[in-house]
Amino acid sequence: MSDVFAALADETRRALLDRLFVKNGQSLTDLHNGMTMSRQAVAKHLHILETANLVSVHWQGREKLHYLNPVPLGDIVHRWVGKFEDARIEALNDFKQQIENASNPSNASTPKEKRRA
Amino acid sequence: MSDVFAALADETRRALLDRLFVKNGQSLTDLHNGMTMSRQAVAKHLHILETANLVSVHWQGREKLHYLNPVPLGDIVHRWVGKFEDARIEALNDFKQQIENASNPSNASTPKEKRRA
DNA sequence: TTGACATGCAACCATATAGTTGCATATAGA
DNA sequence: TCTATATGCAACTATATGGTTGCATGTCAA
Repeated sequence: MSDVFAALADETRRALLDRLFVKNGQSLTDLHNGMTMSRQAVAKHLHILETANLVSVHWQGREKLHYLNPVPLGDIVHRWVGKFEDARIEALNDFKQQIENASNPSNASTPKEKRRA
Repeated sequence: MSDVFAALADETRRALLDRLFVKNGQSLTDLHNGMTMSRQAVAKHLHILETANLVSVHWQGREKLHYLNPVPLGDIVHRWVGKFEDARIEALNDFKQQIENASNPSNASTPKEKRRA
């Protein structure tokens, strides 16, 4: 379900989605074209995207065409992020308040040593 | 920048964000409380969330309080996903069309052998 | 000042992940 | 039918990642 985030965590996979965004319905060879890594590596990434339901495939003869699956990208991500999003403005206020409340006597924001990094 | 997705990829980290959503401004000890893993493990996860700018911290004496940082969660994720989102309905139509176009003569959706998995 | 509490740093371990290479299989076309 | 093309499967490797433990440091409160 929510390995959507794991699928999106990789730069190569995001790049693949980008390429499909530009031109939908590409084969593995198409998508591999121009990439530095091996065809197999690309295939693995595509499998991960497929498993995460971000990409749908359709065989056409010996070619496996890849399509952006627009549903889960919006649904899952938005559903999860939206929850936080809802409280966004509110949180911004709370945030400011709490920081200010927390800063009582002296300097409460920087510890003595070692804890600055 | 976009290691936000990597940060969100881990279940434990999403759980930590959930806990901060319920009660903002918790210390490491607070957040570790009830978890099965070690305090250090939790601390590492919090560092990752901090680095990804999903959580802001504020020292108060010997306690390091953690706050949901509402900005990047909305911004980065939405910005990236939104791009695909914009073309969502359109893509749904394209998707259907392309699938149908692709299905020309016989059955173009299932290869002979071995390629079903 | 002294002990308890809250956190950080560092070394270490096991497994997951991203990548490679080699070979097998299926389709298209001459 | 034979060859080139498109993909899949499997074994293997290196590094990233999530987790542990031990110890050091800083702060609070008696």
